[in-house]
Amino acid sequence: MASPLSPDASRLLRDLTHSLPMALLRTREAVVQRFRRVLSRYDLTEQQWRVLRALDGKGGLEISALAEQCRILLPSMTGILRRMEGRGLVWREANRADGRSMRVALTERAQALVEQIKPEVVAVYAEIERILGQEKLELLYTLLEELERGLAQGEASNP
Amino acid sequence: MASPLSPDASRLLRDLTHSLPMALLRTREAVVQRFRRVLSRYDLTEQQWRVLRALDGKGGLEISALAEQCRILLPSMTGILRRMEGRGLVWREANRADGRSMRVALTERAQALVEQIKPEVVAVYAEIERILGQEKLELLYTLLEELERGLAQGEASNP
DNA sequence: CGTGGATACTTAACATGTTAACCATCTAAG
DNA sequence: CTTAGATGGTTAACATGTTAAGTATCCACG
Repeated sequence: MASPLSPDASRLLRDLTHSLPMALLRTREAVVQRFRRVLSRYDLTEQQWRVLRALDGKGGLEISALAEQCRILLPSMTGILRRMEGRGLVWREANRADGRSMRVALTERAQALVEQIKPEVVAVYAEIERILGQEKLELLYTLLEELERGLAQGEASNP
Repeated sequence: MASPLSPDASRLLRDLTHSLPMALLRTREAVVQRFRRVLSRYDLTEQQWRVLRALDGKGGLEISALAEQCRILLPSMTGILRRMEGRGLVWREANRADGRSMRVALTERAQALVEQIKPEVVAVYAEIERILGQEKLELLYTLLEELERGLAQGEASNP
């Protein structure tokens, strides 16, 4: 029945616990949990913080651009912005030049909130750097981005 | 108003696009998308595939153990197993020794399905290894696991 | 000027993530 | 024995992820 995989295939198909998607998930989970500890005290989700960070310092962004930077799909972004607007964290205005698009920007209250939270987030980053060391951390960033670019590359050929 | 961050803090607080959670998310997104292409043809989500992989080759697992290995929280696992049971992929039996716990196992149909899908998944892993190279890939695994362990470590002190 | 195809969202429907509360055991301590 | 707390799962409520469909513009071309 189950024809066994070749030795090479067995090597590639790691134990679930050590598969690449799982490794990325587990590490991200561990990292994000540290940030969540901070953000939950401000009733913010990780995604809402991404939106705050992306808009911080900018006059405003089109929703598509914001969604792309935050890596949040547009349908999710619709709900996130609706809730954040309800809390007075963002506001939007129609783009006069293009009736389809919207610009979103932080309210003053949100800007103040970002400034308040930033130092706590920085502290988390400092802890992470302390754990892994600056050099290894940079290496990790490099590998992650190289793999991401490589995968995006082969994207065009297998649509 | 916004007191500027120290130079060190500015270094730690990277541009959102290059922050660690984002880098992990983006890379994982790119990786998982490749697997999803395969799995969607079998009407499987990434999480359902994790359950299949975790149960594959084992006689059965308690739901808690399964959830931990898959890194899926118990409330999510409840729904996932309900749907998979409805499709005849898993079955469960009460644990005679402990009336609280349940054991889940793959049906024969699910085992056959796993064997059918494995080669396609292996092909994705091969592509990933081709992109990054075996050496860098191993290095990436090492760094991810080291960071995860380091973060789990400091967990006990900051509960 | 009109029309077909792109573009920027939004809605809808379903699956999962996240937290808190709940329920039925089980376990240990009195 | 029994009762308080721990454990294994589920339910509930809400936020987000994922895919497909819908809506209102915009744009290029005839």
